[in-house]
Amino acid sequence: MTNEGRDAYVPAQVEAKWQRLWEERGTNSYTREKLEGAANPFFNLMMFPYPSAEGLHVGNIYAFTGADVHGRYQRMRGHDVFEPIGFDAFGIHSENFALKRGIHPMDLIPSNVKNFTRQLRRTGGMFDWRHIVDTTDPAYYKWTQWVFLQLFKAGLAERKEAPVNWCPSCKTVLANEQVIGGACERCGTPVEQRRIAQWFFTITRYAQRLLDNLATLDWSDSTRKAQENWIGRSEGAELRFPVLDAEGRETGTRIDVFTTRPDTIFGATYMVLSPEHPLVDEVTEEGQRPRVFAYREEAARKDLVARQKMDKTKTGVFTGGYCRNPATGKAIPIWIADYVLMEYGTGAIMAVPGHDERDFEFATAFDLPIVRVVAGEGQTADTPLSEAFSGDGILVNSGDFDGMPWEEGKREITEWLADAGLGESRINYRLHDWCISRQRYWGPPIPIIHCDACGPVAVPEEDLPVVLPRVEDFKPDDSGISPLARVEEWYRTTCPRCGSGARRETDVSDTFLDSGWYFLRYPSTDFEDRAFDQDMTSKWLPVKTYIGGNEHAVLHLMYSRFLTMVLHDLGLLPFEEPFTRFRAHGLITHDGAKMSKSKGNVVIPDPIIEEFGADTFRIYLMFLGPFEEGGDYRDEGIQGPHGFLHRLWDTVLSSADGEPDAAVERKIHRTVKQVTEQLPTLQYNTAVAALMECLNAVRAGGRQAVRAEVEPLVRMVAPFAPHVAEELWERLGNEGSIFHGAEWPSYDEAKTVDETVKVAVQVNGKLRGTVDVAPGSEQEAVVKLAQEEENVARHLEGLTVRKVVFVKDRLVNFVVS
RNA sequence: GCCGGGGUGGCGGAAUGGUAGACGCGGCGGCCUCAAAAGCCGCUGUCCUCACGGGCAUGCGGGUUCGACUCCCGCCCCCGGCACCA
Repeated sequence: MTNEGRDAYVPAQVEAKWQRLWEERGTNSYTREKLEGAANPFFNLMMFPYPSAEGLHVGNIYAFTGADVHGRYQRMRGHDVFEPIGFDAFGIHSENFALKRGIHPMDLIPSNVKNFTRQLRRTGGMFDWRHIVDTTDPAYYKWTQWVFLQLFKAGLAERKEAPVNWCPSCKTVLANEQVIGGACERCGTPVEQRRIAQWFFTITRYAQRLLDNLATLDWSDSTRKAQENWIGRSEGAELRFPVLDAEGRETGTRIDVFTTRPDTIFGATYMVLSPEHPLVDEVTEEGQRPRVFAYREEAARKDLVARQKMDKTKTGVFTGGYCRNPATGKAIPIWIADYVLMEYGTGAIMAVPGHDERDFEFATAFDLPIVRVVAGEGQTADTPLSEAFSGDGILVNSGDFDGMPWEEGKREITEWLADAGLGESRINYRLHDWCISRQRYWGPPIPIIHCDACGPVAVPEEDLPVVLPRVEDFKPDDSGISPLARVEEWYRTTCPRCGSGARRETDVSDTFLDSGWYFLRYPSTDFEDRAFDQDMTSKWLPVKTYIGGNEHAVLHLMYSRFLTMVLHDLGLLPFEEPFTRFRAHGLITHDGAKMSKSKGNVVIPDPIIEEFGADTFRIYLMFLGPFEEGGDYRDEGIQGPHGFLHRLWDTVLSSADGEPDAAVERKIHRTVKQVTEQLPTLQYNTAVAALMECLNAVRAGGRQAVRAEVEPLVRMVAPFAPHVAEELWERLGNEGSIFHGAEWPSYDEAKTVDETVKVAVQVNGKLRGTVDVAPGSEQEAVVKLAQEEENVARHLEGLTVRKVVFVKDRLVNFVVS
């Protein structure tokens, strides 16, 4: 095939042309009227990027392309697809980077955003640039502050003192997930613990609903499971142990413990308090004080994560105090140990060394009594314990409950103790309240005013936004106090309630709050006087498809669900789950390894797009592996999709009028069927392969294609390679954009079937030949043909056919002996 | 330790229990071209055989089945997440 008389495919030209035309014609953007009037709305959301200075990386583009292919496909099916994009630009990463560079974030972020925008446009996503969101724009964070106020007014924002991870080098509070092995994830400095008063959203009140609703969501299983585990519901009982004085009399104080095994209470031979437990002082006997306090101080020096991750060897100190086991009536010693966490349950446990691995280890180390209270099969009350036994069994050494299966004992013992006023059944969650305070500069100020007379008072909504002042020296210092606390002219204000002198809250809020509601803002960015418009919101939300990384499977998605639920309960949203369908994309590796700067294997997209074009790059990314699993980026691999588009270009431009070849036509119908089935389920790699196969069939033997053969191909390629599809569509004589209407091709089921099918012929399960038959041929005819096949006949010679297995259109298997 | 996802040619990866390796990369040979870019044709799991054909092959070991990459049981390894959660 020659190129004579036709211009060659030059991706840069084609792509520049169509990006310009989309822009001019407003192909991908909605006016407010169009948003309001959309007949068939489809909100196609992808996780918005964090605009770092390095620019978009391949991982971003991979995710966005996968989402964009989906959006474009839905559009070609006739949906009004709204595909917005934005920038999640507040937060510690930007701030630290700005500090390192010596550029103010208010200068740095806009230039990053500009660069991201350029790159995003270049990749050919159908983003609606009229509806972008930038979390650092006062016009946006005004409403982030408004969201905070709605929770505050609903009593869901609480100020409480809490231990936090403190990085003495970054001079900042770290989230647990930012602490790796006891050290700051960014600088490696060992992390300490501090106590600071902070704002929390009481997400734990929603734990059960967040858990229950999971069943109703069309989400990746792995994501749902991650959420379930994070919520961590466990059923058990809260039991009360009376504290005893030196003479063995009850002091009136009781220690609450949470346990999932109330059935083992007869085996509780000691009690352990977390070092931070408020009753430590009270129960500690005079002579033990120095040791107990020393231990407590040591524990406080460790960060929260180290506390949990530390060595398996148990440490602890006896307080000298005792409490009464309410089941046995016996006095048991009270210890403190750092393996008991203040954050979980009640911060105190009844230790049952016979049936809990950790307690067993502790009891062994400190020579505390170990009693068996559950006997498994073949065991008795006296079978010695060489390790904690947590299996199934019946209760022993448990007074009246002896002989009872442990599951039943759980209920019975809880009931018994409840009747005695010593406990009740309880459900506990691992989920913690959401700490939204950040003692940093680069975030939206929390809209609260502290008044000596009135306490914390909400900033009146008409005074929003509380603008983050431009402060040249925003570096955090050792005080642990927010940088805004140094800006007196900013924080000095008057109380909105009583008018006396007051101070602004100087903490800013967590970036997860910015991203916890951004999807609500997108359709309503045309409204300046409300966070989200009621009509617009009920028209476009909840989000139809949300695509993003599994690294946000827990926090971002959980917080978004929580905020949506709260806003629903406040009567502000008609739905309580924001994302109908969520799919997590996989991870892109490079030469078999995760990309990282230290390995030097990071793929920079710009030069690739420059050399091969965005269309080729998009197809390659979608082709290199299953979208939900990721794949390996190999530099040479891009040649395949590159050649594919060149061949498509040549084939389309050299196509002639005429009737399609029958066999080719069938191939096309089969391809339309396959691709139509696979695009909605994100099986992009196999869909692309099918398109390649189809083009190969159209071109087989160097034949000239006819237009009816290439046209469906151009349409099917469009979601993957939108620019070249537009160009070819135009050159085929069509007016306007290929994405303008419902241009997705349809197929005829009857034409997906070939004239003949190859049937495999096996002898004893081994392939010995194939025969061509008409589809749907019956057993008798096929078997006859099969027996005549030369090679098959040889393998059957002299043998008795005992059985014939026949699968229509697939195979014949002769079972012989 | 727990939860999730994986292990298939030189490589990325395909395969409703029914011809394992689609599609693509890379490699080898050839064509077109002054040349390059793009393109075209053929071969390419492995071993035996000049060939026809045959043996062996989907992490390892068993099992179910006429037939297993696919289902069941028991292991090993890799990736991601969580981790003293009482």
